[in-house]
Amino acid sequence: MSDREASMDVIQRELTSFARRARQKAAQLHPELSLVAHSMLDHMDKNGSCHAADLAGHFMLDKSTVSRQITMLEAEGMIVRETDPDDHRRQIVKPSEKGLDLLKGANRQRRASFEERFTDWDDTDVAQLAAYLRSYNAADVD
Amino acid sequence: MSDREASMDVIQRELTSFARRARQKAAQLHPELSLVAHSMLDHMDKNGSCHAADLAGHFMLDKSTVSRQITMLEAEGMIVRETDPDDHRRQIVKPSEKGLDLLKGANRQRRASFEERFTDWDDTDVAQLAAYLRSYNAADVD
DNA sequence: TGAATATCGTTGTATGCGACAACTACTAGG
DNA sequence: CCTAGTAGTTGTCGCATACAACGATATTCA
Repeated sequence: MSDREASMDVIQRELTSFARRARQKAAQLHPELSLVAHSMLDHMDKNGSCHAADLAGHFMLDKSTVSRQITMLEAEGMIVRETDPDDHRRQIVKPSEKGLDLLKGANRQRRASFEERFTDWDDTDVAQLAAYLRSYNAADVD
Repeated sequence: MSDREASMDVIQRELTSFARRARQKAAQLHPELSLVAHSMLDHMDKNGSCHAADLAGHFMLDKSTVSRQITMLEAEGMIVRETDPDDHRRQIVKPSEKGLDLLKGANRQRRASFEERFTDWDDTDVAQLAAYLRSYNAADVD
């Protein structure tokens, strides 16, 4: 196996390892906002209001999954839903005040937890890793 | 938010994105060997024979989860289990011939799929990303 | 040595995420 | 209008996981 292949093995293994732990951590960090729910709320926040279909497309999830997630988010008062006046089939979803607050708090905790494991890294390395990951996922055409 | 914080945000988001897709991909790539099962088989292979508790520790999974996973793996003939002669509470698990064959095949496919998304990367970058991830997960003490 | 304690693995039960398919409500194009 | 197509909901299923209770075995120490 070439060095390059060995590196790719490591990447796969380590990414998988992360994947296995991410949900767990999110649950510990902010039990009231699951990893999925958090991602969706985050996306709504970053992209302004959007439709359920947008979320499904962006996260590559079935619309039924998204539907249930946003139903829960709404039940907990994290988001606001309204029918799109331009197309009554669609709805516009966006974070509520409460949702935004929770998101902010969760992001703060998340960042703190990240800060912990990046203490030994200098800014260049952090930026470089971010760039790599972005590039890696961008190649994720499916 | 500082650049460093922004980078950590990206890292979190991209890693999460990877997490969300990994299982799906593994299922597409080799339907007969789920992501979890594959990781476990891989670990057994890389570390020689081991106990269920080792797997639980390494993957940060509950022992019940591991127990069910290896029960399935055994039912499908991928692994062999025997009671540890030194401690009758434990069992020693290791890949069977069939398991090793499947693992090899799965690894080949996996590598091919990886190769695809790393085509534009030079060897240095691949190695650097691998190093970053290893370092990241190593800090993952929990 | 024998009782208390700890460890390894299994099993019962519950939860959460996700998929697929069937359905309703609405829209758009002949 | 009627026929397609699209957005979202709901029913049902499977999988991975956690936690708790348990049986069997090991270990420790009074």
